[in-house]
Amino acid sequence: MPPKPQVSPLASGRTYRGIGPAARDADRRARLLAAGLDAFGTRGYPASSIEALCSAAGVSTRNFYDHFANREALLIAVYDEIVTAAQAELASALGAVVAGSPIAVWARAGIEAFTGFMLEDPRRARVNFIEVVGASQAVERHRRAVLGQFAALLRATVEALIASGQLSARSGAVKHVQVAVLIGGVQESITDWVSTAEDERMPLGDVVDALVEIVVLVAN
Amino acid sequence: MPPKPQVSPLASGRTYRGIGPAARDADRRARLLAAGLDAFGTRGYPASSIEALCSAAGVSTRNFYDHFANREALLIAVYDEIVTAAQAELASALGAVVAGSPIAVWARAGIEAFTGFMLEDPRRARVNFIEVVGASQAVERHRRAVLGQFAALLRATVEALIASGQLSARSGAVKHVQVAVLIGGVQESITDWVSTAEDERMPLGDVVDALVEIVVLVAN
DNA sequence: TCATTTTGAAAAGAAGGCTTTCCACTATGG
DNA sequence: CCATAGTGGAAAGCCTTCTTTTCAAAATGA
Repeated sequence: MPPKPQVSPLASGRTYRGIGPAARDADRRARLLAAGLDAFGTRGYPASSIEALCSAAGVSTRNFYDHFANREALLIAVYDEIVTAAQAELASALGAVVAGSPIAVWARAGIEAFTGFMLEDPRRARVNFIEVVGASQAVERHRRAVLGQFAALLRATVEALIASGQLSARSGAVKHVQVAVLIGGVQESITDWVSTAEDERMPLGDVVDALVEIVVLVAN
Repeated sequence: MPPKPQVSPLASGRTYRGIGPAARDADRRARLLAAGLDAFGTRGYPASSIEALCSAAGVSTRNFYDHFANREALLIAVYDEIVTAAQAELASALGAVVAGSPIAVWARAGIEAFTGFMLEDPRRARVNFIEVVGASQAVERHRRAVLGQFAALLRATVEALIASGQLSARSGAVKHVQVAVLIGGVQESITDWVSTAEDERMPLGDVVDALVEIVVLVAN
């Protein structure tokens, strides 16, 4: 049997619209990611069909499958993009804190950076805290793995703060649960905030202040 | 035009298999709820078709629509059943605490009752904390409403404890966030626990102890 | 025994999503 | 200007699911 009668895409790297084939492909991928963030973050994952995603991205359905195996893979990619950026923001904010600062400074830096990033574009919060949860078995497994990694990172920070005397030493179990409560507490606070009608929300600054106060109480 | 040519079900209350029509109907509903808890709590909501639910329940698809408008309605009913029972367990446990007890006693009673109920049957935890999240716009709205009610109930308890001097008074924003952190923290701790392989889990008692310790720290 | 109610199962039609294939059009290099 | 690579859009085939309807068999009351 003859090989594929059609030409395989990107076979010969020809420039189109002034950009090379790799850049064109990256462009389409980026547009799909943007459309995914928008659709998942506003209409929700179950209500976002591949067709709608593609037409929003200005990409043909054929090209969709060049980048993602299915809708689930796009959701995971969007999620990973948000998580990676959030962790970078967080690391940058924590890196700017001078060593030996009291716990309140660390807590405020981290919480402000994280909540700020998530709510700067509320679609991020919705995808991260709502749409990705239980979307499918594979997505849920991925989410738990990411969360476990994130928790390990926070535990390392907690260890460092204990070592520098800014945080009271606790048993392993308490440290583990402390981090889970921090993650879950921030998550629920943000979800509550975005799910509340705008005219009934308390100022975001008050939420951050309260979270910091709670962290400080637990730290002592 | 003539009325329905078919006989409407339950038109004449005739006994079948020894039980009356109302009991038969209640039976089917209960079996559907049980099958829903099982399917949603093990395979997950997106992977549970109505057909699979009905055959697991030993109920025909025709009867499914006598009780629920669609799959979403069954999920909400299963969720409500869990939430109602959990709140009853919680109220009962808190009601058994003698007035004026220190905060640690209140916290332990509530947290033990709630986590115990959810993990006594892990399918409850999965439905409550994973499957119901973002399942659809209507389900998510319902979930947030239920959570808002639950938070209000907890805030009332907090107020009572402040009034009796067991809990330090805080600003309104802090109280609000305290409750959100309690809800989110317990939720994430339970979700973490059920998502962890059995041989890697810490003893549940340690998690409860740590949660109580954290609540006490925040209370002072 | 017999007419009737109730049942589970299955069929059938409608709808929608997934994935591949096709196609007319545009941009490109020569 | 032309052959061709590459494009977005349309559509077709396939599948699954939802929801309604039908039907034969079982159970009931008289």
